[in-house]
Amino acid sequence: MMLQQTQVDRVIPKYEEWVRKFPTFRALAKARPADVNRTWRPLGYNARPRRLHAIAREVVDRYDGALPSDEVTLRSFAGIGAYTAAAVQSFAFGLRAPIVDTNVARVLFRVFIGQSDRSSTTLQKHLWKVSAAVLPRRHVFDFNQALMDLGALVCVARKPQCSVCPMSAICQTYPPGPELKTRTQ
DNA sequence: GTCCAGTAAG
DNA sequence: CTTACAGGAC
Repeated sequence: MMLQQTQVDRVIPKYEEWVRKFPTFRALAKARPADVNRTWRPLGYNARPRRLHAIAREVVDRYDGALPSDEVTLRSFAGIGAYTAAAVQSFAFGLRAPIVDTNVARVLFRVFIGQSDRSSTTLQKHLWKVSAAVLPRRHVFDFNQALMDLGALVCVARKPQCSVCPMSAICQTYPPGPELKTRTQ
């Protein structure tokens, strides 16, 4: 939840501090709201600590302190949407769940689509299908992580590094136009 | 001003 | 469908 719309580099130190202070759902459930909100600062989007606190309490009250892994239950928590539910399934539980975050959406769009409006609801739905279609049977954790890393490190928003990208040969956006001033052609 | 491991509400 | 939400980096 810290990673929702927040850069990884900014999350890591706060995440370390957070899990040191609230190592379990029970510990977080017991904490005072003021303490929870203060510990979150200055990550922003302050509905997130409030919702995470509520999730911890519900996990303790209704699920014996263990987060369920099924999508329906995960999505039933306020603050867990399509991406976070899939990320928890894939990264926390090792389940075969496709993911679409800002990185994956950009990579799949550029590689397989290339044109049309990137923000339309129809396209977003389609990208989830593409993500599911390219997902291998095994090594799902590594595959999803690699897809995100490709978007975060190579196929970045502003200056994609196409010269080192393994997808350039089949990429629908390659070669990139001048609007994507590539760093290395 | 845009973008960032989104989500809920209008 | 669009917008609010935090805050920091480029």
